[in-house]
Amino acid sequence: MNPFSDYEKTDISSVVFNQDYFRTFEENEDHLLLDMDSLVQRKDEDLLMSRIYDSSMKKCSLGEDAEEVDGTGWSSKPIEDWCQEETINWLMTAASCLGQSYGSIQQGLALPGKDLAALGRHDFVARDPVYGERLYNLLHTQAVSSQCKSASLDYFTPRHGEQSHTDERGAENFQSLCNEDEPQAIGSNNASDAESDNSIEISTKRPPGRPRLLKTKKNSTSQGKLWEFIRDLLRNRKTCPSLICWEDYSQAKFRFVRSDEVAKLWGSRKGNTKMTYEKLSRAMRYYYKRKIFLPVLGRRLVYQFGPNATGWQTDNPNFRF
DNA sequence: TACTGTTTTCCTGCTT
DNA sequence: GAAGCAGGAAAACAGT
Repeated sequence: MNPFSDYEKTDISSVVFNQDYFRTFEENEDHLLLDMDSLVQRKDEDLLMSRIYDSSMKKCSLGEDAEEVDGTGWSSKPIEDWCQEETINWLMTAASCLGQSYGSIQQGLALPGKDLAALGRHDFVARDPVYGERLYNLLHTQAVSSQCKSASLDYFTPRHGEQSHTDERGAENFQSLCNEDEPQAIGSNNASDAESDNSIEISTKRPPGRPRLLKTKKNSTSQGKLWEFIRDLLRNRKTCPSLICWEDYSQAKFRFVRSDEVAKLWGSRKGNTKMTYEKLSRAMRYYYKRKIFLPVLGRRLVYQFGPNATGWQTDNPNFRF
């Protein structure tokens, strides 16, 4: 039964559900990362190059008190001298190099350079079981090979009177760094029992508004809208009813079972590790105006699809059979 | 480049 | 007191 049948007739068969999308979730349930970027077939090498260029050139800042850091500043100094933002810029570049979004990488590696350099291979893997090993290799190979590092940047940074895509060797060097599984040389600083604090603390009050992006620029592929994301969670047995469930399907009401996990999933999809249920719910409330969601008064964590939401219908709510 | 829509972030006040 | 809800304000980002 569609409580909004007066408004619309939705053809369920028209709803395409991407199983690959949720396979990633299944494989990383403890990780809770939905890496959409990894599911997008890269068109060609140029796309990868442009993504690396984007992230390398990007500036970022952490809060109003943080000094704005040049996106390539990390390339001209030893790892130990990197500030946290420069590490983040390096991570963005490394993520692009691995064909991933910055958000796919566990943010426990976003440390000041001296802390990062003190981490051993196992520390990297512990902080990011998925990409830690490769990031470690990439970092330390770069650390001992300034030639490769500069080659990569030379390639992506146009010089005066010169096209950026002229130094093919530089690109090859950088690509080979990205692809290699084993490091050619490892620094001597991998044995560390330093207790590094992997949390990013921003002690000063930030002004309202959205801070500058700390991730690679997204390509043109749409990531989908929040309400569609919620709808798809309800239509997938991997997430419904474990994370989100139908409260009253006949009235299109659903409930967040694990609101924080849903928020993390949404954040992962957007490459935003700081997403919380509070922020997600604010975005949900903005949909009230457009009648995509309707408020359910007196019920916590319960929302209702509105007349302008489409494609949420299912033959098997909560996958009972 | 300007504009618009969609988030994201922060906040205060209220309710459960 | 904690968690969640409601909504204003400001800002970033994406798409047109």
